[in-house]
Amino acid sequence: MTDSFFHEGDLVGVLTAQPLDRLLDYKAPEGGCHLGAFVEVPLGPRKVLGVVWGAGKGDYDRAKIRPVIRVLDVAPMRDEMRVFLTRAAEYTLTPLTAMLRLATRAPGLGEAQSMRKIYRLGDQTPDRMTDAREKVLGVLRDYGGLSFTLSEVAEMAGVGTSVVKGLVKLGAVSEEEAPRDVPYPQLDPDYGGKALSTDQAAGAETLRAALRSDTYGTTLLKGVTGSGKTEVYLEAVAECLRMGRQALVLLPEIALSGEFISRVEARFGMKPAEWHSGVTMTERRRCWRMVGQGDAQLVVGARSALFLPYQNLGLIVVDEEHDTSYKQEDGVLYNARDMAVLRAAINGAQVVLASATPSLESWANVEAGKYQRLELTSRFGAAVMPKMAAIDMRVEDVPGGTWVSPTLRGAIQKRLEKGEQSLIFLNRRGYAPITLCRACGHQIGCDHCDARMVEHRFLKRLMCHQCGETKPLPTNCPSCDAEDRLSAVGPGVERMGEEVTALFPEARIAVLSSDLYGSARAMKAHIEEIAQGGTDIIIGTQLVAKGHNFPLLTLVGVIDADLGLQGSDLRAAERTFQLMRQVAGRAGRAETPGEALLQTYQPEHAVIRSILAGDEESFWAAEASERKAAGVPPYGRMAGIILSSPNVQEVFDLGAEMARMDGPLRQIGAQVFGPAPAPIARVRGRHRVRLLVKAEKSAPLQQALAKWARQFRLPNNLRMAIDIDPQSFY
DNA sequence: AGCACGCCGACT
DNA sequence: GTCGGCGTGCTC
Repeated sequence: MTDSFFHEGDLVGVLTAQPLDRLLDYKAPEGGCHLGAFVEVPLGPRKVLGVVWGAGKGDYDRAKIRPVIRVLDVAPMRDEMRVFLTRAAEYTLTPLTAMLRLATRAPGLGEAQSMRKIYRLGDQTPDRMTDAREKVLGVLRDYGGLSFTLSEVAEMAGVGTSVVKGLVKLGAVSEEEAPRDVPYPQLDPDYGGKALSTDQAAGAETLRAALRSDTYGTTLLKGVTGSGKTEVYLEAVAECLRMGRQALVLLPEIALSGEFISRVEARFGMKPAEWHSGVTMTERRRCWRMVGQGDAQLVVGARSALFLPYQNLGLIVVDEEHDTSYKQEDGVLYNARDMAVLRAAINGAQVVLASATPSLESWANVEAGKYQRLELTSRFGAAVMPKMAAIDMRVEDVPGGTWVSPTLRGAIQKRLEKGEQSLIFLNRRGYAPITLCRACGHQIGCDHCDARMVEHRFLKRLMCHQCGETKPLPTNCPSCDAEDRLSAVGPGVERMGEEVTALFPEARIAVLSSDLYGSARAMKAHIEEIAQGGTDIIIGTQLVAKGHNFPLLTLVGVIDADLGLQGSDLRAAERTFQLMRQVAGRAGRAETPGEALLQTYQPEHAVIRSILAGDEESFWAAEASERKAAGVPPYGRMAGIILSSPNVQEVFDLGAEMARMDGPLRQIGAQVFGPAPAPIARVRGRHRVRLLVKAEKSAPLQQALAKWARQFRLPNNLRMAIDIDPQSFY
């Protein structure tokens, strides 16, 4: 109950963001405090942030209990948020304190609100009027409701700041102190609504109706690239705004946020609040505070935006819901898509999961009747899905050290002649994945990880894609010291650039890879230029598959369609299917029909065949029945346990002990596999061992895992991470 | 997480 | 003899 109040001196239980996984008792401060209040408390010699989580337990030495220092000047945490953090902590087996840390990731929460001076129209009229003064007063009259800083007023009036100051002295302009963090401008749900296709209009109405129900519900919004999903879910956002509730749109990639914010501005007249790692500290603080006091109606952000203190959250949109970057892979291991559903269920809010290629999890939830399904079938305008075909590399004549087949080469040539764009897709950054010594066979690896160093010719260095470490390319083999015998083996996008330049010396060619740009801004500008037609042939990594528009593109050539199918990862098929469909969807967005060609050594592979057939339903159905038979997600539950330590012996010893003492898991019918070296057995000098736990869908997996893990004492320096619903497991 | 306490090696 | 390495333990 939000109205519960603690009087001065009452014992309160405070949750801090410190890694002490329990509540600490304090005495309520002078003036008392409410449940949920953000407070500053003494902890040892320090002062830390905390939240009043309930009454104190009173099981701690009374004499040692200290009082809360003060209640912070921010909106108290709502009941729903406490429930959300608690449930999320239970689900992910994360300490509650770590969840609170996610929810308080804003700078300067503890500080008093920083103030600034603002200027409004005063009540006096100056005795002597001048042109400059008239301009200032005119500006203030025109924007009566708003407040501006000194420099803003001066700039808008086109005068110096001294004029404004003079008017303040005369009382014609008033000067006030106001908090620096100001509300976000009102969004107008009826500002820029576009004409929707019949399909879109029907979809929008379904979502609006769901919003109006004022209850929890999840809708899978499926539509091929170019079908206008964004317009449809923006109508749901509009309805949410009309109802006076807050909305959140999650994007998988910050690089997409700029384009999206422009669309929001076009639709609602103003920019929304933005929350992701690229946002400045001051803006983050403002966002956190304004969301908390209901003065931000729409937040566009990365997964961590789920942990903002919404006052009245009515809608969460998860765009590109299948995207693997929604799964946090370091720190707290959570899947933002699942947490969005949890948060919405607690808040009585709606969720829209948007994707052209939904995850099997969401597909299964639709089948099970848990989610509603909404499908946009037609691509907007005249465009249709591209024609897809395989290029059988077993019969193509491809010289060693090159990767473009004659067939693909011919297709590109045709586009060049017609003045159309081609995209060559290879999901491999750098120049070459392997640097091999021709004298002794040594492959250059990372010193801190069990991974090969990838040559990046653009950077003139070798790079480890695990830890990011780079080193210069040596001239002599580090193993046998042979001189000039090192050679690049295998293709990366940079090397494709070389090959394509040799094949088509006249063409304008651009290589798109995240590491070729100093900043996200520079990359965005370049992508924009390319989309306008500044390039004939684009060579890119999966970066190009994610939502960028290339209207002039009519051909997509996939260099190695088999790449994602290697390894025994459970989701390999699903990922390859999604990636290939997404990449193919880049072609033929405008009026010209597109073509997608997949170079493959196994054209008869079931996944390749279903990609070509474009028969998603049968692909999903086949994939589902295979997973059902194997009892794996989404039809069974899994957890991954990663043990890591600089000491190899210790991780293997503990891993073996854990596998042996599996009583608590056997009690719920779960099985343990492993220990085995993790996919990358050593990262940043830490050895990693992995165990996998598999259980029935209905088994109480978390409780069993917690009980199991409690049995073991971790040696110093050994870390255990439990990953519920891991994305990848070998 | 920080920070203090404390028990062993190499220096003025 | 002390300075300081980081293992261990505590914080309401």
